[in-house]
Amino acid sequence: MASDDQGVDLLWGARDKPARPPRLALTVDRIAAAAIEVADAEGMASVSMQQVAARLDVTKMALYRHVASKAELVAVMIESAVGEPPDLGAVPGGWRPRLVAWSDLMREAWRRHPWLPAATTGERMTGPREVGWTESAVAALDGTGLDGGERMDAVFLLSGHIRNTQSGATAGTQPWTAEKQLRTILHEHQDRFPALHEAARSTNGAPRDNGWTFGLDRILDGIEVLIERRRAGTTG
Amino acid sequence: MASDDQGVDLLWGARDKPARPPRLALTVDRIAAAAIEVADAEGMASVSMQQVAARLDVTKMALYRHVASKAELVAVMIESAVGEPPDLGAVPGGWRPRLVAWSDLMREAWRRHPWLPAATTGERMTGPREVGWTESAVAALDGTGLDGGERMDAVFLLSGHIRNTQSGATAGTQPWTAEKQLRTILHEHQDRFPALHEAARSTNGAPRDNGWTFGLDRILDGIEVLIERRRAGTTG
DNA sequence: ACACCCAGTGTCCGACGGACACACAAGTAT
DNA sequence: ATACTTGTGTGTCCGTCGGACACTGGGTGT
Repeated sequence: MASDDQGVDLLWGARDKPARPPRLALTVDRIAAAAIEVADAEGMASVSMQQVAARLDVTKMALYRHVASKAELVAVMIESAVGEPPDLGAVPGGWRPRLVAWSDLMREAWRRHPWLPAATTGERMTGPREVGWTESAVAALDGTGLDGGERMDAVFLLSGHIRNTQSGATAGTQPWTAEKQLRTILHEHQDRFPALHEAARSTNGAPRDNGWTFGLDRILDGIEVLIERRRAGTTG
Repeated sequence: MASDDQGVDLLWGARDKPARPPRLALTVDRIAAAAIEVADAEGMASVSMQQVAARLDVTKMALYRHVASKAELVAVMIESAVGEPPDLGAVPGGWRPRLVAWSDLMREAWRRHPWLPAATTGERMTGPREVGWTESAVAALDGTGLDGGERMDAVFLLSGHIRNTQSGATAGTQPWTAEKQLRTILHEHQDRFPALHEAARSTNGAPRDNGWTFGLDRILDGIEVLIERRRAGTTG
C-alpha cells in the first residue's frame, strides 16, 4: 500500500502538504474492482451491496452515490471484467482462424471471471467494450459473402456456445455433467434410458471439455458449409 | 372465504353430508401447478414461497411440509413443465429430421413456459423427464457412427442453442437484440463499430428469429459434415 | 376416552435492495 | 470572517426474501 510511504512523508517531511485524503476517494472504478474481487472469490451470489461496501470499509449506501442501482453496478463489473476487445487483424488464415482466436480470448476472459456467463444473461445494459467484442467477431466474417444478419447470427451462435460450455454456470445443465450421482442413476435406470446408457458406455476416453471443442468444430464447420455454398453461387 | 357458505350450510341444511374437506388437500402437484401459474404469468422472479402460498390460500410455511426448499420446488416445477419426452421413432428420414422434430417440440414446451430457459441453468437437480428428453435426442443419433461422447456433445450443443435463442431470457444477451436504443447507439458510434454498423445495414429484411433458424441449420450442417467424414472412413 | 400424529399457523431471524433524512467537510460568495 | 451551497458518506427505516421452530387443532387408532 502507498499509505506507508505517505506515513513516512508525514513523519520526515512534506508536512506542509497537510492532510492527504486519509481514505481513498470512492469511485466507480474502485467499487467495480471490489465487486469483481467478491465475485471472483465467492461467486456472483455473494455480490451484495453490503459485501462490496464492507470490502471498501464503507456503508452500503455510500455506493449509491456512485451507482444508481445494483443492476448498474453489475453492468460496470461486466464492462470492466470483459476487458478490451481484441484486434484480430494480425491473425492470418481468414475468418476461421480469426474466430478460433476470438473464441479462445473470450473463453480466457470468462475463465478468469467465472461469474461472467451467468451475469451476462437476461435483459440488461450493454457497454461499449462488450459491443466491441461483438464488433471484433463480426469483422472477422467480413468478406465471407454472408450478409449482415447472418454474420451477426453466426457470432451470436458462437458466443452462446462459449457461454453454455463455460465454467460451471450452465455446465450442470446437461445431465451427464453432474457426473457422479447421475452416472449411478443412469446405471440404475439403464432400461429407461438405453441410448444414454449406451452412449455413456461407448464414450471413448477423450478428455471431457464440456463439449467445447466438439461444439466449436461443428459450428465452424457449419458456417464453412454455408460460406462455400454461397461462394458456389447457390442461394440456399 | 368459503367458511361463510359452510356456516350457512351447517345452519340450514346439508347437515348429513358432514364435513367435506373444506379446502383441497395440499400436495406437491398442486404446489407445483400454482408455482408454474405464477411463473407463467409474472416471471420466475415473482415465484416466491409467499406468492405461491398465497395462490393456494395457505401460509408459506405450509409449503415446507411438502417441499424441502425453494430449490426443490423449482426442480419440481421444471420436471412438471417440460412434459413427457417425445418418442421420435415415427419420424422418417433419419437423424436430421428427428433432431429437427425434437428441437421444435422442445422449443414449443419452452415457449409455453418462458421461464424454463432461465430456470434450467446452473447447478441443480435433474429429474427423469428432463433426462428423458436428452435420451430421446441421443437416441436420434443412433447409427450415425458418432461415438457416445460425440452424440452427447451434439445434443448438448443443440439444446444449448435452444436455450440461448429462446424467449427473451438470454435474448438480450447480444447487443443487436436490444433493438431500439442499441440501434441508435450503433448509429452514433458507427465509426467505432464499423463492421457491426455495416452488418446492421446490410441485413436483408428477413424476419428475425433471434438466430434460431440460422444456428439450427449451422449446427446440423456441422454435425452432418462430421457424420459424412466418419462414414468416409477419415478419422478426423 | 385417550393419546398420538401431522398438516397448517404464527412468529422470529438474518440478509437483501433501496428510500430518505441527516452530518460534515470543502469551496465560494458576500 | 461568515453564511450558503454542494458533494459524500452515515444511520435508520421499510418491505420482501428463504427458512427455523414452536405451536395448535382436527382426525384416527386404540
